[in-house]
Amino acid sequence: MTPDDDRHLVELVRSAGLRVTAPRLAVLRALRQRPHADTETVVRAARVAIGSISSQAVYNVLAAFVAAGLVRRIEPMGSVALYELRVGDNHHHVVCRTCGAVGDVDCAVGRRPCLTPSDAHGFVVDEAEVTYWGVCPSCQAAAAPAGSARRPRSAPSRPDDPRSGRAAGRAVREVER
Amino acid sequence: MTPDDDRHLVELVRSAGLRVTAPRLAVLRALRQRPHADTETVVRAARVAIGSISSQAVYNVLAAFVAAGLVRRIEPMGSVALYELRVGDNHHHVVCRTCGAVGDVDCAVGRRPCLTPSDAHGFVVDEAEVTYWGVCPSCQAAAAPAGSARRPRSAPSRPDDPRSGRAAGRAVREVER
DNA sequence: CAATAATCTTGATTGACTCTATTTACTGAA
DNA sequence: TTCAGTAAATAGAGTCAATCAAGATTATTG
Repeated sequence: MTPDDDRHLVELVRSAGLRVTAPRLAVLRALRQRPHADTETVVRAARVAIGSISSQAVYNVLAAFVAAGLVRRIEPMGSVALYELRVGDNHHHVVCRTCGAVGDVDCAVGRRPCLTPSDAHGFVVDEAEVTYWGVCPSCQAAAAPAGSARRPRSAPSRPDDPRSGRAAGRAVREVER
Repeated sequence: MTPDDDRHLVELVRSAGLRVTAPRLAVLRALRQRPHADTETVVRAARVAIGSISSQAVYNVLAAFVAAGLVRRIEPMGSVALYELRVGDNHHHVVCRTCGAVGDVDCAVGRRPCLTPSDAHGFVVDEAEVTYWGVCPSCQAAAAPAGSARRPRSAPSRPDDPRSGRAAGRAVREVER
């Protein structure tokens, strides 16, 4: 949020051939604070930052950024779309089955197209998207023998397993890098 | 659709501890014909097969099958949920950026958890889900120098790239194994 | 500073999916 | 074979992320 950062963000937007507006800068700042934010989260953060912005504008801005390659959109199943600033390195994600927490994972094998399918049916493959599913540290703690640790808001076992349908509007937690 | 097949499907449903009903068998048959079908496709196929079924019933049946492990649900970004009968081998998928065609890809490295993230942030990972993105053979042909091949219904370039938002209700094409 | 497009706002609309209540019918036991 | 008991199907309203459309603003460029 320092002038320096702003200058950098302004430059980023401009270099993508897009006009620099308050809503756009606010969206970028929101994504910098929350590396895997859904639209609603960005809307709230942007409103705190610049007072007022329509959620439609946020949808527009995010779509424009994604089209320009400034922002990457991911969609872990059972979750609404999430947006992240880290682009260009084709990294992957770990998602917690219990609470939905998302973390970044570096590409395992070298650079983009880090994997080659055994038989691609003649497809020309240009990207391998990997999502690791598991349980995050704090949910592991919560599931451990009672009385040993603080627990996140959801119960043990897997009431929300995304494999069984759409997630119940759960908040996206972040995992520190 | 032969009696033999039916017997097998009946057994499949029953072995999952579920009651055997016409809608359920119809859903299984639909999925056998269309290995990566969305709900609407299943509904249509089932209606052809048994005359009448509510789409709600199809949602219920699919959810029950997924919960029972008889069916796997996938959600390539930009697509609605797709369902497939092939379960238990943690195979992956190739998706065409142009037309949305989906194909199966065998797990590249050994069996389930075929990949290990470099740094999982303390997550206990139990599954690695991989989606390959590219262009299918027929869309490649369509994009080739004019006059050389038949083309699918969508134009060249990438009007529907899922990375730019929700897909415009496009039909899911199948890719032969 | 004016011209012109891009961007933002407002408000309606879509469409996949969910929820609840009620009816139907599969299954095991009498 | 008949009869609960209960899983499953139907009907219909409701949810919510995301999209569309039209008019009002505003960032750029000369």
